[in-house]
Amino acid sequence: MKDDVRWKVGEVARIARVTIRTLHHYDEIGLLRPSHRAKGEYRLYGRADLERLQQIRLYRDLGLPLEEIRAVLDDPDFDRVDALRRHRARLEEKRDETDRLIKTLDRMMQGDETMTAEDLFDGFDQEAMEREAGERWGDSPAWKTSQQRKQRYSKELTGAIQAEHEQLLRDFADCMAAGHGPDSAEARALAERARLHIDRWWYPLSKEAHVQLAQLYVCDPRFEKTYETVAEGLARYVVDAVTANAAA
Amino acid sequence: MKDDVRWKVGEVARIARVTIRTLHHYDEIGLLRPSHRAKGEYRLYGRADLERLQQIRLYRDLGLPLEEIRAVLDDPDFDRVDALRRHRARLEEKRDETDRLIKTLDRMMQGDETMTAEDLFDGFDQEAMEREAGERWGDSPAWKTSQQRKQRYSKELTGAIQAEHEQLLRDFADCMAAGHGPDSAEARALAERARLHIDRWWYPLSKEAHVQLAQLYVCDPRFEKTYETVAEGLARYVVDAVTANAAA
DNA sequence: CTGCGCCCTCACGCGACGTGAGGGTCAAGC
DNA sequence: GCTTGACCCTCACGTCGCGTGAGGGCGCAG
Repeated sequence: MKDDVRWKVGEVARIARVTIRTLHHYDEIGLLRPSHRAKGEYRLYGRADLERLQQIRLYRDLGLPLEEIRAVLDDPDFDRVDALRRHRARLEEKRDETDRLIKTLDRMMQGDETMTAEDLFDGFDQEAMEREAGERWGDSPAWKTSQQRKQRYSKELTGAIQAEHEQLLRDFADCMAAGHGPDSAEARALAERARLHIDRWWYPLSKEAHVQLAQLYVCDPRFEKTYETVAEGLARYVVDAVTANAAA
Repeated sequence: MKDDVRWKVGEVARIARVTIRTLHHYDEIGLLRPSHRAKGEYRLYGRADLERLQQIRLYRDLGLPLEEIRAVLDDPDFDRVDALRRHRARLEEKRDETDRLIKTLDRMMQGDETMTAEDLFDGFDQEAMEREAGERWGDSPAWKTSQQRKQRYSKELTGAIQAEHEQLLRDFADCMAAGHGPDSAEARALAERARLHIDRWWYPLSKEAHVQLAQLYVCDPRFEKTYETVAEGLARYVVDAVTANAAA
């Protein structure tokens, strides 16, 4: 396909299964600017525009706000192939969640009386993607607890807690580098250490909640960046270890 | 589990993975009213409330607006098991879509240069669920065309078109009752007849667009009702026939 | 009684578009 | 050139579904 093919807004809307208004909006906010304009100010999109739109849709489907999507895509460090790889991983998780949800519905249809309240919602994901633990959980008991505890800690203790957390990350990286799988006893022990760390210093954290928290690491690219700076693939590794620990 | 267990709003939020604010909102709009109130006006939810919330989440995840969800759930004809069955079918479709999207990403990551613009978005679903063909497509060329054509038809002709459409539905039902699978030549021929019917009398309709239109039948319970009135399972059957026809 | 976790109502505000008004552009046909 | 139909533009009000914070009450343990 030739690189100089251009599509008008209606064609793009149809191809990408979005509305024309959406494309107008994305242009307005600078998220997706058409690379060309025809006479009469018609928007004309090129191949690269479509590929950017694909990335936008992927992130948006994950629940990221548009402004954040823009920040991510405009980041000089943005690696398109890496992003696709991470999206792929997340899609596989969503597929697994769908499987679980199907099983939940099957049990409902069979009139399974043993289902607990939690069973009713097995397979449903957390409502909106948690963007920043602090920012997003601002009104949650967990955050309030952690803030209140934090206020009681001296600077020295806070520093020690931070150091302990960083040590945990390095231990995870070492464990990964040593070739232990995320579901190995070693990795799971580290995941449990991580959970207890949070539980002790910040707020009560069940294994289940730990899984949900850990999933931040692959949902929000900037959040994940913290982990990937320590070691490549660490975020994914930690999530898997935490998940394995919760399943044990 | 005992039927008299009650949950406070925070517990429900955690179990169902929604926010407390969401539950407040649903109470306000009459979508999900807690069955009890404690002293101090604390909301207390029972088991039936949780099951209704499950249904709400299922429909909401499909993209139905809340007001419509309420209309559906409050409909005297609402059949919970039937709804679960339809949800299950839709979830399987979503899983298949996810598979296709994963394949799309795989091709991207391999640097497949033969991908067309349409290939880039294979597996992405239509943005928002089409609610009513007329209502939802109000600003689309297809609807405008159909409205303009309609204005040119006499009452008699409109009646004849309507009769032709109803005959089509009956033919579909007969075909299904005769045991022909939705991908049989018979069913596919009917799907093509349906497409041409719309194409001739209302607006141009490609096979692909026909698939998307047909998916309305399983997404919107009230829309689907029209088909199910003719024969049980007809909506699903027609969607499958249309899909098979488009794939041929 | 105090402190902490959780709950209430009230209400402003936001993100992501939906919708319609009013008008222009493009291409085919007469 | 004119007409028609499909498609495009900008502008802007409005909607939906909550997010967020203010200000205050409730339940329980110490």
